[in-house]
Amino acid sequence: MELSDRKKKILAAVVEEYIRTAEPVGSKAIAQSGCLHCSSATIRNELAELAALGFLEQPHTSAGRIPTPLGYRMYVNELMQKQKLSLEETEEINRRLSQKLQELDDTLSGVGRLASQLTDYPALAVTAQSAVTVRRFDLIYVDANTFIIVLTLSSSTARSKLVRLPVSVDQELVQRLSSLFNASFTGITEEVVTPELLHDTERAADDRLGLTAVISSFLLSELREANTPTAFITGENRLLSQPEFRDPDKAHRLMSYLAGGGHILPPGESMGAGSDEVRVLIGPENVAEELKDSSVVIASYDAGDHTRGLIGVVGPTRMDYSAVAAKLSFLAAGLSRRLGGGEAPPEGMHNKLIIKGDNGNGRE
Amino acid sequence: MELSDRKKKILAAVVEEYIRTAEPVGSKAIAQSGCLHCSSATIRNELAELAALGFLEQPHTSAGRIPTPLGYRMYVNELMQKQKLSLEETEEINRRLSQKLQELDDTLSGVGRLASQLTDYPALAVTAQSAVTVRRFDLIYVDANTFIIVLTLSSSTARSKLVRLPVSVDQELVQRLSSLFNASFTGITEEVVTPELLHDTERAADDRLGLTAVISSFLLSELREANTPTAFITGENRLLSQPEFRDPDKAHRLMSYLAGGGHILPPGESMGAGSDEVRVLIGPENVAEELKDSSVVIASYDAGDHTRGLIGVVGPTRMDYSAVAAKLSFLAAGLSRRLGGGEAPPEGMHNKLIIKGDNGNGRE
DNA sequence: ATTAGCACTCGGAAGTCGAGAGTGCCAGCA
DNA sequence: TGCTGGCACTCTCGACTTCCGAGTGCTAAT
Repeated sequence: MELSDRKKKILAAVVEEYIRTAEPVGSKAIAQSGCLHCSSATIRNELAELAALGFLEQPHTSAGRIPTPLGYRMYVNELMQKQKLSLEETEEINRRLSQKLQELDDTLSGVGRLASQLTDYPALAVTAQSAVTVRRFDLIYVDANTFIIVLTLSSSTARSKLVRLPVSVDQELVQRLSSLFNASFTGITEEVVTPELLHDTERAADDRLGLTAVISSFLLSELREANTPTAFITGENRLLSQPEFRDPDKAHRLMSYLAGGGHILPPGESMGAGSDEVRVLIGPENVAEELKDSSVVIASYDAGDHTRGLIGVVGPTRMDYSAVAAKLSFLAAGLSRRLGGGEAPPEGMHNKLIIKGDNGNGRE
Repeated sequence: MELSDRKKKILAAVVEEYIRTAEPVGSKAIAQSGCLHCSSATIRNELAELAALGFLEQPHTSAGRIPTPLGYRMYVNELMQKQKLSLEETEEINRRLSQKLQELDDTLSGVGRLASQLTDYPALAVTAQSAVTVRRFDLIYVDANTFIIVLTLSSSTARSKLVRLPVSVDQELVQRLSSLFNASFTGITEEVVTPELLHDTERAADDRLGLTAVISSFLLSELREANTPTAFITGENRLLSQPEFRDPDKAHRLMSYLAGGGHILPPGESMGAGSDEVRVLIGPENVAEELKDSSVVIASYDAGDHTRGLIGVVGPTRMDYSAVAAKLSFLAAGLSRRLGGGEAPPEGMHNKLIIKGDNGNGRE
């Protein structure tokens, strides 16, 4: 079923006006807005039909119309004109992206924060890695009581930990453990690390100090962490400036859900390859009960080494889809460019190339 | 000026009742609560006097009394009986603390999250490190295009980064750079790293690939990060369940302030040595305008190597000071025990001893 | 010094009312 | 046939009023 041209225009007008004002939109307002050349009565008839078709609804008789989720969907799919970011905006984003990646190096949470600032909605950032393995294993001997574990993961991330011991070790032991772990634990996924393997290693190391336990516990936890999709939420407070969340209970419910690491993505969906595609989930399209009257916009980016990351924002269904989609898409593209693959550096700067796991502290 | 014994009891009763119910407390309620053996009229007289002394106030004539900040202060200083945590509670905290430190190893944000969960208030965690220097510098050659930088900081933290290059390097160059940086950059604070020093190093390295720039930029940013007090806020959403933040604007103001990295501590105060002392800042005692009608409870802990960390919660002035103080104090003590100094392991487990900088991702 | 009693105050809930925005529908017009 | 102006109707929202009750302050009695 295809809508008439005028209906489309009217629907778009309603959606945009409602996004702007958060108030039900009346026929008169549309008529006056000018782009349509007909009277309010005509608009009223059209509105009634659009309502009958399920694109609009009235909070009560004799109030203006507001879009239904279906209406938003139609808007997002067909009516919305892709917003182009202004030159200043793109430059601003690029600048801050470079800064974020360069200075703090906390990709995940930092980028989430950036997305939240740009869109003025709460943002979430997720890594969706899988089957990360240890690629390389190093122990650095510091002094008799101290050594450093350096783990190089297949996701091109280095993780390190300084270990201080209550007992003395000699350089030779550290060396031996290092090659032992390199031999046994590289290239295998988390599931393969069985207690038996650990036990064997411990015996092979002839380790009377319990060092293997320390090392393998670090190894395991890092492996587990790298394989677990972790999500950051930032800018929850921005929810409160949305009129639909003036009800503290409602806001609280959603924020708690988000803070609890709510699962956003539809199950099974893992954001296929479609590089910088932006997905929009409107109201009831969300799986989580808590999100049924909110919307989520998600973009995916190439984090390098066959890993894709997710970045998105959460807001009321009355969301500025056009602007948000544009910004997220640009952000994701920028991230892909900076993180993705081992290709040529984007701007000739070496340190733009650096790939590293995040350590998400710091503030904005 | 000393209050009569009965006044103290009445004041304590008002504070505790108000903390419990968030409603103004009337004379009758106190009389009925039993512990005092006198009539409501007597209580009324006493209440009037307490109000005259500035410990209580009435929202309006003919409503019950609520404590003023001064009243809370009196309660915290003299009346509040130090709450002992139950055995279950201490065990619960210990268990989760171990788990946090062991598995995720994200001390800062993880502990903040724990504090927030325990107290049901938003929590903040701050490191207040100073004059961190690089203690040791390692480069690990991985392959022709890849090497790892490992920085050992004086705060007994190892930081690492995997660098991938668009050009080839040989093992010898990496080796040379490593010893060069070890010679020039260890033991010095951030301020001493001048552009000249960097330039000299670059020249000395005979580096035509720009590697020194990559390395020194990482070095600088890590040094800067380690020396900058960073704060995490977690559990902001819990603010919304407090009746005093039912007004979304008020909640929004405070949450934005917190999210913006609001400075909590009174200026000049850097939490002296007093190990596990808990500080309470009530309403107007806070320096920040945004906190003037909220309260903050902070505990400090020994993070090892002459570094102290801070952990605290934020809430309405009507805060359960007793419980919060007890929990934070216990938490701080536990942290000190686990992180502090290089002393004997708390429970004979090696991996409890491990000291490492946080990488604050993960969820609860 | 404490208590019982009483008049008084004031905020908040519930109820009332009018204004205004917006609709649906009808009749006239191109 | 489709558009438009007009008109009666509906329903929400804010302002205003009323009323109830909790809690006080004061006074007189114990």
